[in-house]
Amino acid sequence: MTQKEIVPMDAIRVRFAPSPTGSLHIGGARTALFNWLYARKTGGVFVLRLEDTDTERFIAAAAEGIFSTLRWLALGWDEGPDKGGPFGPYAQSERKPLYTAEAQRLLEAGSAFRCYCTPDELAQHREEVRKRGEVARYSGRCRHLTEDERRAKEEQGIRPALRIAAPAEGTTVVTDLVRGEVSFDNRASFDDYIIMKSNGMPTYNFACVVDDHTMGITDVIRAEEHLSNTPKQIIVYHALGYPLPRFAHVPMILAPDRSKLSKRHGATAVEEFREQGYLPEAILNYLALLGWSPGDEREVMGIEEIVSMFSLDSVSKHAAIYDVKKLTWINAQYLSNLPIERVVETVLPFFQARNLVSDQPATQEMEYAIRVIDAVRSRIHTLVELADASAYFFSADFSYDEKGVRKHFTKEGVAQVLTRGREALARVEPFTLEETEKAYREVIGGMEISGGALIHPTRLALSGRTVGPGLFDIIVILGKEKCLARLDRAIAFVNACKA
RNA sequence: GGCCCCAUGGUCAAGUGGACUAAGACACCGGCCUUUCACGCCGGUAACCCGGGUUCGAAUCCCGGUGGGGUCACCA
Repeated sequence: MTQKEIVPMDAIRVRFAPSPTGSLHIGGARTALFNWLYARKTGGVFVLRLEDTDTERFIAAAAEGIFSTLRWLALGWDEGPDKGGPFGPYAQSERKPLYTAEAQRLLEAGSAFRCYCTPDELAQHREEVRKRGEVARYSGRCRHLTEDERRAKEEQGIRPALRIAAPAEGTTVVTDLVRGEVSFDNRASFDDYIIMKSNGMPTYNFACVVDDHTMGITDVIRAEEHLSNTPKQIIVYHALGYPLPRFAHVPMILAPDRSKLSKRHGATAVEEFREQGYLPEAILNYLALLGWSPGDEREVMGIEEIVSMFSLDSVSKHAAIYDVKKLTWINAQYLSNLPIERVVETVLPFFQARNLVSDQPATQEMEYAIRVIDAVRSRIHTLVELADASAYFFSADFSYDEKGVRKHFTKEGVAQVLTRGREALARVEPFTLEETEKAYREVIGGMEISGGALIHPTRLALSGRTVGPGLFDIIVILGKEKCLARLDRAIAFVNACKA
């Protein structure tokens, strides 16, 4: 390897730039993930920037919500609004002077002009043009205003917006890391669009360019919905004399009905998945597989493994429909294979919300919870299911499954069978898996009944359910005292039914 | 409607001119294991959008349709 080859190229800098108008949805999370993966893979820097130039749609709590969701996903950033960095501030609302100055440069160079049309006028114009079946584009009426005309407008108190003087012919080519070269017909693709609103705030296509350049962003990785914005932005790059970054437009994530993701599609916010008991590891793993593949048969992969395999040129070009079923399967894989401590840690809040475990559990209480979790975790898919399937270990306050009652508590002689089981368990010492099972097998043999004839009613008596971990696991975890009490209760229940 | 992108089973996907009688995963269906449900294991159903080219040969390259998606705001 020559000296030249080992000199690092300029560090990669990527950014995720959410708008604080709502919560982080899975599409945004996937974009953040790809940026993060690319930064980790290349040893680059991951920047978080807040695109909060829309004062109308701004939601005060949204930014903090997005930050905390990203943190929960463990997609940490190197520079951002909360922690600063050498290219701050990282919220667009705090960068107004920059946009104003750059817009001024454009104005002076004749690459931008003031527009005094009101939103109403523009909307009306669009309407008329569309009625005629023509393409609605800005008329250009303010592009060549004389000094006098402009002064007259100013005197009327009209605050102008700023428009870019865009080329009306030729083509603009976007070189994209995932799509190759995409060329746009300038005339048909955009017009003299607004770069500064009359309230002094920049619009997206302007602020984005100024920030990406001034923040030293080398690779703009974003969703495909921005592909058709890119030629417009390139116009600004050229007008301002900025060099172009590399662009990579990753495929969109669509709802199961093939439409763009929105609230009406059920859970789409990462927070909702969190509440439903999905692990961040599983969500990240699933999202990585949406639009990207390691190229072989691997599916369940830790984040480090994903980082090591990740590459933008193995990102697919077509949109992906997200499938909760597969996410759920991956989640189940993590729940049954992750170190038990990790599962315990994540499920604890779900247990506490159901008052299964106290807020400050003592060592003994935790040890019990761990045994329960370990017994249950391989047969559930989410933390919510895990908590539900564990409830009877913590509380005897449950009713019997109806079908189970019909099937196992109505048979002739059940009370007798349960009583014999109870007596056997009462005598077992030590109360271990082997000994309890041995005792039960003896009852089964002695009564000349099938194993199920004792086992099924006992399961129902102890848990209220017909499904769950192995019966003797349940018995041993619960302990002798609780088992006897629950069997007594069940025997009484069966007798009461008969009467 | 203009512009742009995309197109392998229901879904995610491998595939970059011959190894394709098209991998793997989820889901679904069967079987095994088991005291139950899961897990696990074994097996099955199911796809190259259509039409033209190019080529000895096309899922793969080209063109045209069709379909889906995105975008056309003083939203981002």
